[in-house]
This record gives sequence, structure tokens and C-alpha cells, in this order.
Amino acid sequence: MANGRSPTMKDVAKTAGVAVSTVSHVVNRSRFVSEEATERVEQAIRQLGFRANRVAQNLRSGRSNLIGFVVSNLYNYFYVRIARGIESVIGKYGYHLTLIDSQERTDLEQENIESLIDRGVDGLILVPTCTTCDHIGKLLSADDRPIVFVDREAIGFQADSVLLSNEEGAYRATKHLIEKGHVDIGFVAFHFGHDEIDMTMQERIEGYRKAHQEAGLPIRKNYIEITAGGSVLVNELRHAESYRMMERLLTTPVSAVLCGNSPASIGVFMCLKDRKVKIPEEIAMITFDDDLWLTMATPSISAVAQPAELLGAAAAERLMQRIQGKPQPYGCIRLKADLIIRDSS
Amino acid sequence: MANGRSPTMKDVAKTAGVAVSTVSHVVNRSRFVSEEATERVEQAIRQLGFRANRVAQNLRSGRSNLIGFVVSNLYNYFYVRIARGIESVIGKYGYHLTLIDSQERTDLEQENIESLIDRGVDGLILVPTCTTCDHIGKLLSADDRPIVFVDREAIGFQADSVLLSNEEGAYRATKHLIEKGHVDIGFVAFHFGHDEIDMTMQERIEGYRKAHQEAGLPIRKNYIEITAGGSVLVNELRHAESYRMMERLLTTPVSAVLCGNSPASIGVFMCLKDRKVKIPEEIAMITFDDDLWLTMATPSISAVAQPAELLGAAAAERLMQRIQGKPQPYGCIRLKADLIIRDSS
DNA sequence: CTGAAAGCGCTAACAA
DNA sequence: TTGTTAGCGCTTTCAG
Repeated sequence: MANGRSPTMKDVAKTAGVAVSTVSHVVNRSRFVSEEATERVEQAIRQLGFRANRVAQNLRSGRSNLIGFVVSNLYNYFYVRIARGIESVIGKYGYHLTLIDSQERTDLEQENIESLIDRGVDGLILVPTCTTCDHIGKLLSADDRPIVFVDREAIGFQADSVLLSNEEGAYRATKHLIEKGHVDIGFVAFHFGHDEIDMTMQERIEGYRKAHQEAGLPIRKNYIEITAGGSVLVNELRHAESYRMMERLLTTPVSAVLCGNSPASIGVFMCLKDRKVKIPEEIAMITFDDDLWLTMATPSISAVAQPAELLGAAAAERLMQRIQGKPQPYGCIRLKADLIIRDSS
Repeated sequence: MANGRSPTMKDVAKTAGVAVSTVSHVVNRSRFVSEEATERVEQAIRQLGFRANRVAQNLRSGRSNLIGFVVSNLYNYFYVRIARGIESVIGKYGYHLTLIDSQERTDLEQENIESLIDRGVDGLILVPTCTTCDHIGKLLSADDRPIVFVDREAIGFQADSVLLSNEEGAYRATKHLIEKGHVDIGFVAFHFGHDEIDMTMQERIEGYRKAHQEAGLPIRKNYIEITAGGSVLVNELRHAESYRMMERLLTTPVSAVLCGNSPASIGVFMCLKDRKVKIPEEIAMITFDDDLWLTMATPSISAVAQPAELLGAAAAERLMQRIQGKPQPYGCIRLKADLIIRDSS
């Protein structure tokens, strides 16, 4: 701008010789404007390089066309993929996404949600850092913006959620191992709950259990290694911890291991590699959460692959419906995982 | 809210028995308010659960305390790490980050930048999808918000940039290979330029060249495999393309290869694995851009590791300085890479 | 030390 | 078919 400040609707109105409301209606197509006036306004807009001030629009209309996505941890590729899925859907509805990373920190998460609400997002999609604490509940019960949880669900209030069929995924992976002749199958994972094992992991264990039960195989407590602190520990500690869990499993007759999540699989793989345990001959391996390294490793590692983009898309679709005021009961959508068999099982 | 709408400063003023301006000044600590009035206002704020409306603040003050980070491709872990670096710095200054992914698409990038400007961000940090096209220049020359480029620099206008010492990184990696006795060293990469090789890659090649020159080794054209379309091709195609580049190199006497970026290294590694070429005995390997899979692979792969968080932090620091009006000439900061030697070299 | 009041740029009645 | 105008919730000048 020669002037220094960006042109406003007032400026456009003046150069087009119409009222501001006419400009507004041309910009938003919110009421009929004569061919001729429309032309003059559009001409003026081009001439001045006018762009509507979203902040003012937002303040005045109460809508921002903005969706906030608060992610527990963006270092996790899985969540970036979910973000893509969300973006592709809301883009079609004319909404924009703003992504915020909570770095697995509950305090940051709270701040991020508050910040987004203060900034007037029309809806929120959340991967909560913590599924049992209620710091989010407090925030959101004071607010009537629609919320959708994805991948993890914070319990105890009104919202939709889109989750993986955890039980089914674990069931299929375990069944595959059983069909390959394994009868001593270990389970290694972190969980994100503080006291109890979080729901996601409970469901995965349940799938593991069901497959055993169906095959008439017993469940042995010492085959299941679960450590708390999935959200508290930094990556390196998680790897070290899962390394140790695998070491313990190696003292049992286990001939296959199902990793309940990706930090677990990294430690497990490193342990097996260091100990020169042959995969899959001595220990077969399948893990939840697909990742690039699983294909690059030798041998390549089988995975229960989550349809991340689809989870995001489903969450976004649900949110859009609710924003558009389509009434429907709150619910939980479950998406199935893909079992990708590679060389490790 | 029982009422349905959130409380405003007016509400707070009324219950505290003061003027709105007093409330504002208490909230922002922008002028002295008596102990007593402050107390009453704070009491009212707590009682009503008041939170200042950021949108209104933004409209009125012209500042948003928001920094936009437009990333060429969030699937690249490297950029997520940069985002963390940015966040950690601007957070200390009381700013929030909003992250947007352009998915390597120039049109989306443009839209994202426009969207952020329209929403009133106080500054922008960009990883441009394209360093030679000027679609960004047009946008930004019409705007006086400070901009900092990180990792990649769009040429031709006033802005700071924070880049890697590409030449130095390539030089050190090449020198390491030469010291290990290699005299036939290949170079494989993508570049992001349309016609010419983009600057980043030119610099890396220059480092490769310098190391050769210094050792009195000749540069052979057929040892350098570079393909255009780094930003255009999807991942799978890039891997296939670099796979082919490595196949071609295998017809030369090359005994070591430096990968100029991570998509190249994936194809190279897969090719070597498929052909059962022993690393590092038959072909040694170093790649730019550290990634988890490099440590999980057998053998683990050496890397020129970019200090991603530091790049982000430096960019953010620079931006903050400029936003605070500290005058300084535009410039380019170069950060050094770490050479991490693993089993592949 | 505090209050009144003018607007930031836009939307949406209401009026013509 | 279009214009006038009252705010959205806040900041900040000016007056007291």
C-alpha cells in the first residue's frame, strides 16, 4: 500500500460509489446486487487490492471459519497424517485449519485449547494428552463449540469421537500369529493412563485376549509387559523402558511379540537386534502403528496400520455436520486398521 | 454460562462497579489501577469466568500475538522439529504459533499465507515450496509484516533467513569419506528448482566439490545424479526415482555415495538392499537429514544431521526482534550441521 | 487515579 | 435494488 494501511470496505465503497453494505454483500454474495454495481465493486476491489479483514468479520459475525486441531504430540507422524485428513475435508467446506502441538504436556494442551477458543475457532478436534483427567472437561463445559476427539477420547462429556477399532486390530494381529503356530505370544506397550491402563490399551489387550480364548490358548500374566508413563516419558526413556520389557520377555518361552504402540516397538526391535535374536525365526513381531522405519528395517516389520487420514477425515466430517447444525446424537465412530504382514511374522 | 453468551468486559465492569477502561487496564496491566479497584475487578473476573476476547483485542489493537508458520510439507519430520523450535522461543515472548501445511503445493501455500495475513498474524515464518517462483513475493510486498525464511529461502525480496551451512555439511561428509579411503564418491539428490538446481542443492554440491578439490580428486559428472521435481513428485515416486539413480551409479566404479536429501537416501538404501550390495564394504553411505529409520536400519546410516530445533529457534528469535521494532539489516544466519557417523561409512 | 467515548472493519437489521 | 446505521468487544485518547 502506498498509503501504508490496507484498504477497507469503506475505501472500496468510496471508489465504487456505493455503500459499504453493498460491498459487503458483493464480497459475501449475501444478497442480490445489480450486475452493474457488482461490476463496479469488483473493479474497485481489484484496483485497491482489497481483502476482507477476517478479524473484523469474525468479531462481527461470531464465526471464524477456523477449525483448531490440538495434537498431543506432533512428533508422531500418525497425527500429522490425521491433520492432513482433517484439512482435506474442512477445506471443501471453506474452513481453515490451525494446528497446535501440546508436546504431550497437559498444561500446554490446556493453554492451546484456551487460546483457540479465545481466538474464536468454530470447532475443535482434539487428541487429548490424557484421557482420564478432567482439565479439558472444565474448559469445554463452559463453551458450546462442537468438539470431536480423534484417536484418543477424553471421557465424561458430550462430544463425538473417532477411534480405531483397537480390539479388532489386536485380535487380527494375534490371530495371525496364532495361525503361524505361535502359542507363546508376548504383549509389550506403554499406556497413557495415570493409575489404570488407558482405554486404548485395554481394548488392544482385550483383542489379544479374545484371540487367545478363541484358540483355546491360556493368557499368561508374565507375557504381558505394560509400563505407565507413555505421555510423561521422553522418547529415549520410552525406548529404554521397552528395551527392558523385551529383555524380561526373553526370559520366558515367548516366540512372538505384539507391540501395543510404536515407542514400544522401537525398544523391542533394538533389544532383539542387540541380542542377535533372529526375527522372525526366534521371535516373530508385529506392532501397532505403521511407520517408515518398519519397512526400512531388516527384516521389515509387520504392522497394524491405522488409517490416519481417514480418521482425520471422519472426525472433520462429523465436526462439519455439527457446525452446520445438523442435529444428531453424540457418538463414537470406529475405523478398522489394516494388518500389513511383512517379513517379521 | 447460564446466560449462553460469554461475559465481556462490560459485564465485569458492571459487577465490579468500575469503568470498562479500568477493567481493560487491569487485564493488560497497561496503567496503574488502585489496589482496591484491581481487587474488585479480579474478583469479578473470577466470579464471571471472564476471558478477554482475542478477536476484539486484535481488531482494536492491530496486534494478534500470533505467529504463522507455513510449512512446505509437514510429513517431513524435520519441519515439525523446526516448529517446536519456533514455539519454544515465541512462547517466551507471549506469542502463539499457528502451523499450516502446504503439502508441497504452491497454490495451497499462497492460500495459507493469505489466510494468515487476513487473520492478522504479527509475523510469518516460511519454508517456501519453491525458491524461484515469485508468487510469495507478490503477496508479501503488499504487506509490511516481518517474514523470516527457514531452511529454504525464496529469493528476491526483503526478509531474514535462517539456513543450514549446506556447503560445510557436504564438505565434511565428503571429506570423511575421502579420509576413509574413497576416491569414487557418488552424489544422489532431488532438487526443488524448476529449471536450475535450487540453491540448497547447489551449495551441497559445492561442498562435495571442494572436498574433492582439496584432496586433489577429480569430479566426475557421471558420479552426480540429480533429478528435478523434489517438490512435485509424491513420496513413492521420489523413492522410485532415487532407486533408479542409484542403479545407474552402480554401473560406475563408485564405492561411496552421499545422498543430498532424505527422499534420495530412501531409494538408495532400498536399491542397495535389493541388490544385496554390502554397506559399507561395497558401498559406503552418508545422507543429509537425520531420521529415525537411519538408526533402525542394518547397518545404521551416517547422517549430516540438521539442528532443526535450533534453526526454528533462530528464525523465531530473529522474527521477535523485528516485531519488537529493533532495527537491524536483513540478513541470513547459517547454522552448522552435525556429522553423525554410524555403521554405513 | 478513573471514566467517557470514539472507533478498529465488518455484518445485518431496518428503512427507503 | 440499495443505503444508513447500530453495534461485535475491545483499546486508548482525552478529560477530569
